[in-house]
Amino acid sequence: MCTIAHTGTIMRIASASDIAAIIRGRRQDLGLTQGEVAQRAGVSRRWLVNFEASGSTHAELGTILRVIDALDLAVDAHPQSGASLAVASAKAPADDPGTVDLDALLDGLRGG
Amino acid sequence: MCTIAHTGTIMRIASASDIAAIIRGRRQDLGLTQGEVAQRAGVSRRWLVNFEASGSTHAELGTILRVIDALDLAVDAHPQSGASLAVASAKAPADDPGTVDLDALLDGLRGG
DNA sequence: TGTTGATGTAATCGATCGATCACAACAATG
DNA sequence: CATTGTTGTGATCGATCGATTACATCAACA
Repeated sequence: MCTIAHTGTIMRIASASDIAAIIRGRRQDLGLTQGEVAQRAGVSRRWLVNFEASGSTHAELGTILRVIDALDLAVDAHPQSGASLAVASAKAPADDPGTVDLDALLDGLRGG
Repeated sequence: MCTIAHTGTIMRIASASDIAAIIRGRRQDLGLTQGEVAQRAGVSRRWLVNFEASGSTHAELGTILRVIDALDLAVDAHPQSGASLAVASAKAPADDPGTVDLDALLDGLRGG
């Protein structure tokens, strides 16, 4: 299968700012204006301007989902540590040292 | 390659309900209680109970992100339709033949 | 210079969030 | 039956959301 690999650009979402950057980058790649995307997504241009700029963590899920959809983006979730994800290998895991401990912690809680 | 397929647990996020299901499933896979996860994520158990049950689209991004993180989940975004709307023609206006009819494409996708 | 287009900004307003505390339902266990 | 643990619920409260409308800035262009 590996259909996912064909898309090419895969971006890790770890914070609101990440989503903001992804949205803005994607919009620009598509050559769309903020007004265009806002209308497509059914959100106010004001919101898009704000979110692209600051990526507020208080933004509502539904609003973001609509924009994601309007930009023809797909979002996937998967276990972070236990798996060696080749797709995300573009970025070195060294960026997230803390996640390793968390995994061990969770595992310990589970098995005892 | 398709190393990603080995995880077996890649879930597409297309709606708030999807996230709710992912969170609940992941939590149970980890053998954690709602209280455990809530405390880890720094959210109220009340919120987790509600969100797992209904997956409200009004949930705030930051809250969800904290839970996602507490559950050791990774989230990735990538272009959905495989359209090669490419960075190559990004600079060119809509007049450029190199650009895909994203407008029509998106409209079709959204409008149904 | 004047026009067009994209982007960023302000003030306000109804609606909803998420936190908190206590309790009820339910299962499992002794 | 009594206890323990997990989950779901109610009511309330401060804080924030997102929409709206109009204007300012900046760049491109004839």
